[in-house]
Amino acid sequence: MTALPQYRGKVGNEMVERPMDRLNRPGFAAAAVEDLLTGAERLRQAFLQTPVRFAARDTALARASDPEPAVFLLHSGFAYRSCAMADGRRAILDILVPGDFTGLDHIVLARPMEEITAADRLSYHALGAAAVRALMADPAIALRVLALIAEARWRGDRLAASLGRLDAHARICMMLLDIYERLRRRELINRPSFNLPFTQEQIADHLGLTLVHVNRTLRRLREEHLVLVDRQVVTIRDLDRLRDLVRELCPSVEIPEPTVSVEAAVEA
Amino acid sequence: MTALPQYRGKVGNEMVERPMDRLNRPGFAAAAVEDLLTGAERLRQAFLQTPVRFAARDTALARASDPEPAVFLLHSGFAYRSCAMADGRRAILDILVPGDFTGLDHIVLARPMEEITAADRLSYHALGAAAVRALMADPAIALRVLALIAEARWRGDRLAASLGRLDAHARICMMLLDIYERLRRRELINRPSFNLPFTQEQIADHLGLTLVHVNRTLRRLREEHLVLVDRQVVTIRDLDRLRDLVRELCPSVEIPEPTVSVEAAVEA
DNA sequence: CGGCTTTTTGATGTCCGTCAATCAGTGTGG
DNA sequence: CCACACTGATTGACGGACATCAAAAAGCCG
Repeated sequence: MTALPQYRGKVGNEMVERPMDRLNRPGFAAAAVEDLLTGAERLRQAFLQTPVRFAARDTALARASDPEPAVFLLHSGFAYRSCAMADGRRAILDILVPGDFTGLDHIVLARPMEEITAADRLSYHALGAAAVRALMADPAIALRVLALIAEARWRGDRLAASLGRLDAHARICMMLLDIYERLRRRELINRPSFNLPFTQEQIADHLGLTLVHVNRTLRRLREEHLVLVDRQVVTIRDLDRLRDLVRELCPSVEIPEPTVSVEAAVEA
Repeated sequence: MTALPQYRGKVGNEMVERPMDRLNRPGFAAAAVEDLLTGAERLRQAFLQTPVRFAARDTALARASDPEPAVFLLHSGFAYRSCAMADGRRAILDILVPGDFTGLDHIVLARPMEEITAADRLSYHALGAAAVRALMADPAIALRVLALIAEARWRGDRLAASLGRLDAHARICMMLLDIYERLRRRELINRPSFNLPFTQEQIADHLGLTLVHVNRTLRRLREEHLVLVDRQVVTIRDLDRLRDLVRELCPSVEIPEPTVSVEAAVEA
């Protein structure tokens, strides 16, 4: 019964300084960073002013048929974005952790093709697509929204590359390390162990495998003393080796998504 | 020697009216549509004022190491977005056709992980990320940029679902129909045949297969009288059957991306 | 305890990758 | 004009990673 990680957006103002050096990369204008930070804060505030909503496990926040979809900010619990294939199979396109925004596409795309579902008991904030669109009149917020979507897209690209070019072992390693890093960056965990409220079938749907093969691969990871996945608790046994292994696969891991610095600054 | 499809952005103003009814879906405010349309036009104009650039086959428009990346609007020819895996393998994440914008992530993400490469002789417009960021001060343009990224992400999601849950035959069908529909919507072709300047190895890298298996599957498609891919010319023999086949796989095909209406209006 | 979901493990098959060779098209230079 | 090299397409033989089918075990909950 590990407590669910809960997200608390701390509103510091030291955040304006710190990321500057970290984001001091060629081609990234200081003005843009400042905009991103103020935009992040304003967007967050807008969501925090909405009432907290709750969803039980396996209930949908947004359906493919929803007339007026919303944008969500997860507060606690995990969710996932999925789309159903015609033959009843399912593809889980994105895993969402506390602190994530999702549904931003709805600002411009009507009738999303995907569903957003709670993986366990979830608390979140919701704001209608129209409201967020109105907020975007603020250029800082517009830039922040753009950064959030771009980051989500970056994750999607990584997933596609992973599905296309890696085997089951590598895919699972990437996924687990990825989630670990995201939780850690948001300071939702500080040990290499966390609760992952997904069944092996859901993991399979995410990684393009079958639950049987996921199970076998998890056993192998356990035998290698790399990662232990028991029930829905993930324990990374050898973080360094896991990092090396994943780094060898996808070069992009060495370069974390740039907006992360903003994330960390705003959320830490 | 099929002539390369060339993209001519016609600048009509009848476009403000027509899509309104088409986009008259629940939850899509008329104001947003109007913004999207004016934003689309302004963004296009900004790019059209830059000189046309050219790139030879297999040259990179943007590299993963680029200090100040740019945003591109393709004018003629195909390109692709790819990322290299550590073992030398490659994943082609997106196929770009004339009229596509790409590199919009660079507005907020420094150091993209991906490369953009010309698949054949290419002509295009380029605008620095900072310049586009400045353009985004215009809310209409900001909304349009958001729509473009959201659409690209939608394509990425489809690819991921396809890689994870479909076999080689289905993946190739989806890809070919997809490209066909995109070219047709932009009125770059009017017959079910087009030039596709990709080697079978590149197709394999896009669909997570090997060139050998792509070859075999293409032969099967030919034998089924579904699609004929000879050299780099694609000829769809039975469009209806192909559509049915793809529709059976991914339900989202029935709902084309909403911004397409805007595309069609602006570009047709 | 009985019904449920989830995990685990075995046996068997298949889609697809790997290795390898041939063939066709294209360009290059002697 | 014809070797020659080179890239891309094609095909066969073989093996492996993963799917499918099936069943049992283990948690979980009323």
